[in-house]
Amino acid sequence: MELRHLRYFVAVAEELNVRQAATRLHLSQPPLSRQIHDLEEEVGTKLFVRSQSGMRLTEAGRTFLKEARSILAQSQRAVQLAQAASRGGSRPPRYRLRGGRF
Amino acid sequence: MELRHLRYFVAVAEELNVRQAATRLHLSQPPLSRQIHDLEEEVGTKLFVRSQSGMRLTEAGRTFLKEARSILAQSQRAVQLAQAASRGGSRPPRYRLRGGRF
DNA sequence: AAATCTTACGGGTGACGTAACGATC
DNA sequence: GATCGTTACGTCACCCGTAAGATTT
Repeated sequence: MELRHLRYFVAVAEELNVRQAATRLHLSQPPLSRQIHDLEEEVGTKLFVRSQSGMRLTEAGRTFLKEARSILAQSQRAVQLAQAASRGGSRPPRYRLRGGRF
Repeated sequence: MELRHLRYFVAVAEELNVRQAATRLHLSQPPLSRQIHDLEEEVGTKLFVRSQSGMRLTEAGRTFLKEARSILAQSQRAVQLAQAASRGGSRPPRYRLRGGRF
């Protein structure tokens, strides 16, 4: 499982329509459909109920959606925090160092 | 950025030695070294200080390590929760439905 | 037939392994 | 020279796009 699977999954879960999700991801339907299928295999359960006029989330899908969003958000945060750490020197900013010259 | 990068990064951060990390990941050194480099590019900062006798984490690296571990743990949890949701029917277990026949 | 998701099939990017290199002790 | 990490280069997997299929309204 890779973050790509989570990004794709969230898009489909939000659109409830593979074609629209694919468009939003600048992707074509078949690869997206495939990746969702692969994800379901790896997770070990169906995340969607396929039906005409789109897809519906299963209970497992709803649970997984919350987690996936959280993971993606944390991934972005991880990058930002690392950048901040590299710039700010370190640790949550303290407004002035005791005895600091500036 | 993909989970692969985080898995690789955590391994190197724990071993502080690319060769050992590569062995642990059943991988050879060069691709691992490359992926770490790619990750640093994507994050936008050096995560390690290269030196003889291994590598040392930068401040950004230490920050990123915490996040990476958390993300990987949450990924595993996401799968487990989805599986549980699919088995358990749904939702945090309620011991009996009010008025339910069972 | 129009819309949906899926399966089939080829092509290209990129992750990997082997080999060669550079640097430090 | 032994042991690090890195660069170079060829191979193979796999992700993607196009085309064709199955199903439902």
